[in-house]
Amino acid sequence: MLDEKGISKAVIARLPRYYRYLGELIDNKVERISSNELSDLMKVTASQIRQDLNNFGGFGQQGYGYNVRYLYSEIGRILGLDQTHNMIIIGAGHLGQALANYVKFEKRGFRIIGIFDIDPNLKGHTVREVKIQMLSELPDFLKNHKVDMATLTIPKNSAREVADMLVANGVKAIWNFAHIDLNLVLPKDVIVENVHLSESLMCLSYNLTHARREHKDC
Amino acid sequence: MLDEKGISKAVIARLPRYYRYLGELIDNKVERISSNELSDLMKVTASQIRQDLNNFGGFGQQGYGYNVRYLYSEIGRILGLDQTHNMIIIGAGHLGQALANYVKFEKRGFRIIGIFDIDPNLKGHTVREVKIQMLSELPDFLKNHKVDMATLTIPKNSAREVADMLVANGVKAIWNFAHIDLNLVLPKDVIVENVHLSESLMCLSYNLTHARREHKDC
DNA sequence: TAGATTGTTAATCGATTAACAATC
DNA sequence: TAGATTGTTAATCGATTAACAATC
Repeated sequence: MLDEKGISKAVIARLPRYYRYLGELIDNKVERISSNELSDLMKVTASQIRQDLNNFGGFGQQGYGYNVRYLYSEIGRILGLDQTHNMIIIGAGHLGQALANYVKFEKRGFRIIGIFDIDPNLKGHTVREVKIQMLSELPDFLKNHKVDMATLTIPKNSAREVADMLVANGVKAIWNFAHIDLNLVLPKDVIVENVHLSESLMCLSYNLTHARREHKDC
Repeated sequence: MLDEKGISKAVIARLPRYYRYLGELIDNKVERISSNELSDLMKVTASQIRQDLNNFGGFGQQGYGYNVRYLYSEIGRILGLDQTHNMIIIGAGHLGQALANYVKFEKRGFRIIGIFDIDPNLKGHTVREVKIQMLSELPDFLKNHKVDMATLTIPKNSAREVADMLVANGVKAIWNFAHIDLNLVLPKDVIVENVHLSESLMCLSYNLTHARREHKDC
């Protein structure tokens, strides 16, 4: 097993897509696939597939291709999906509840162990058997539970303060839906994945406004 | 005004972020800014900022920098935010409602004119003054309204069928939250922006699992 | 005018694609 | 063994950064 360092983020960003297609191939009872066949399916070059995978070691076999189940599980392992991640959600609005209700996360090892909000009206309500707690209870909660990642579905203006508090209490990974680049304001060793939905919508708007012959997504 | 063709998607993807920072500068009453100051703020090189902007023409002035309000409005125009886009949402679950409730979209010209679902229990319910309609009413609706974009917050297995129906009725842009690459199955002239939240979460998981000295987001 | 900063060209860097020897 | 297909090196392409002349 190679040491997986210095791998470009472009490669990492493609792994989940490989993983998804391989999962579908398993559902379709496909046992093996060549880089060329996968290339046809996913509309990327076979060269890129082989290069990407070889960043992590040789998962294929000359003359045969790749065993679908094996490659699927290896990519899952690389992505850390073989481990259980305890997750909390801060912000129990529609977006927070949408994420909490997404059954598949649980299957991938993302276990929601707490949901927090500031709205007293939500107190005691339950989302997928997890009770909504008040944000004020969060510091205590963090001291008594192992929390691997926190999802922030709260407004921009409170995001930084909450993030600082999370970090002060040892949280090392944040899935951030607030419109602020938390990675720029938090310590470097805290991992931040920003999801800026409005920026995605603006890309769509750009492409619609400048509609060309052949459209490339952005 | 230059013709805005052949601009790389990397550049386009950065525009919304410039737009966001410029909006904050306006809020902070900043009137002008140099590429160097903006570079400090956003943690990108000044060179990249100038290169990016010059794809669309010269918005700055030598010896002065950029006028914040002017640059903001120009980027807004480039992104198509000066126009009103009529949007419908298919899927009135938590995610659909989260998007429908996001006030800022309205401010940016994205007007939600319809919300659709298959769940009869939701019939007649209202989200931000828009009545939830049954999916079966959608074809008629499309014939009678100008719909610029459709947001798909429905499960993967029905996404393709619904997308085909939308396209058959003239919809040219889809904001897709279902776990399927609709761009690969729809006609090339239909613009698709895929948002795959689970893939974003997997990137976070990867970075957490392989936490290194200095983390680059993916 | 002098100083500042853009617009733009040139240099560098990194990512993608092509090619093919290795090997199952 | 022969055919197929990977793993990997080399070539190409595109994106980022550096440099500086133009100019406000």
